[in-house]
Amino acid sequence: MGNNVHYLSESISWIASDDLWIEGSAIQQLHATANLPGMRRVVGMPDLHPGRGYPVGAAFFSVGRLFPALVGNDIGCGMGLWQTDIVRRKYNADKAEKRLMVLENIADPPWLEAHLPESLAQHPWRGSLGSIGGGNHFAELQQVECVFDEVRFRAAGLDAQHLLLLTHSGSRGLGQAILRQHIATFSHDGLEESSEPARRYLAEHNDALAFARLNRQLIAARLLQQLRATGQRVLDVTHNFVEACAIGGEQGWLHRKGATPDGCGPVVIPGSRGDYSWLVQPVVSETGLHSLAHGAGRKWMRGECKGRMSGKYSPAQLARTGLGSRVICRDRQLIYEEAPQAYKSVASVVDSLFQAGLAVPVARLRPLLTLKTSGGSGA
DNA sequence: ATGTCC
Repeated sequence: MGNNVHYLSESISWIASDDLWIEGSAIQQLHATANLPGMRRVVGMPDLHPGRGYPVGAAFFSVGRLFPALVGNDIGCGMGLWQTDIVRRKYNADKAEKRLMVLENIADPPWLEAHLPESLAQHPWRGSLGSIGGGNHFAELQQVECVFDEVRFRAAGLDAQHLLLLTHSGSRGLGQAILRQHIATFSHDGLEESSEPARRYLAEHNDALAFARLNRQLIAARLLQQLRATGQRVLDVTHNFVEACAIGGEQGWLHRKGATPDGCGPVVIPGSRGDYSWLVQPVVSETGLHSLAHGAGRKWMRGECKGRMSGKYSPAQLARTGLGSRVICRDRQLIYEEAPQAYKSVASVVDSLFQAGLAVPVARLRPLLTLKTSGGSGA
């Protein structure tokens, strides 16, 4: 224990093995968040990277105040995993690619009407339910590459003979609207915990968590229907949210921004779209503020990706990965920003967690076909 | 990240 955990001070730490590179500016942002009023501890995950003012891939524990800006705009973003009935040996990549290629970006209104619960039928943001969105969001068919812990694997409801579907998305425009409105009134100062504005933010935040979870469910439903398949959800874990929590004997607020909770059973830590995803069992621990990494973490800033790669790779080349998987992404900018080269090796991230004693491996999942945005401007 | 800044 304590191995791979680096302390900048008593309140600032990050988790990384010796061979895992973490950008200095992300550590600086971690340092800045530690100075927020009431902040007790901040921990960077192995996928820590710079964000807009605050780092991504980190957990923050404060007492007396909570900070909506630390959760960010995509309130409720997370990972959902489905066990499908697609038989691994019968999977036809060409056929699956053809079917997902023609899937619209946004759900068909009549389809939505038939699939939405009554309570959301008139929701102002209902139109984005069932849509993946942009950035690092995706839906991906995977096959089980190897199982390290057969007991936990089966207990999770998983079976290696059928494909899995992983969805990564959030609350779309809803979360952004909630944060924008909050910042317009309260700036970045945070909220006194028992105040009326805090109560209101938490209510809106909780709605966004449910909205995002339903979004992942409807994304999976649309894809499975398009693939003539069915599936069972085996897990759904949020990595952008704030919750009441006791740390070090003190009651306070635990914010997670790109940090996966350790108390929700097994979780998926996805690599880039050309890398494996890992199913891991978290080890409950205050060392990492009850959190794990949520992905591989960016290596390159979005803005520099196209310049670094467009001379070497065409969009068509990036639609095929080193692991032999396929990527559907008709947004020419996004396909460079989300190329595997722009991300760290997921092995270095999960190894950092394993060596720190914060998680144990359950299974490694191989990507087959990733759907990102279908884009607006055509092929 | 985003019914996105025209």
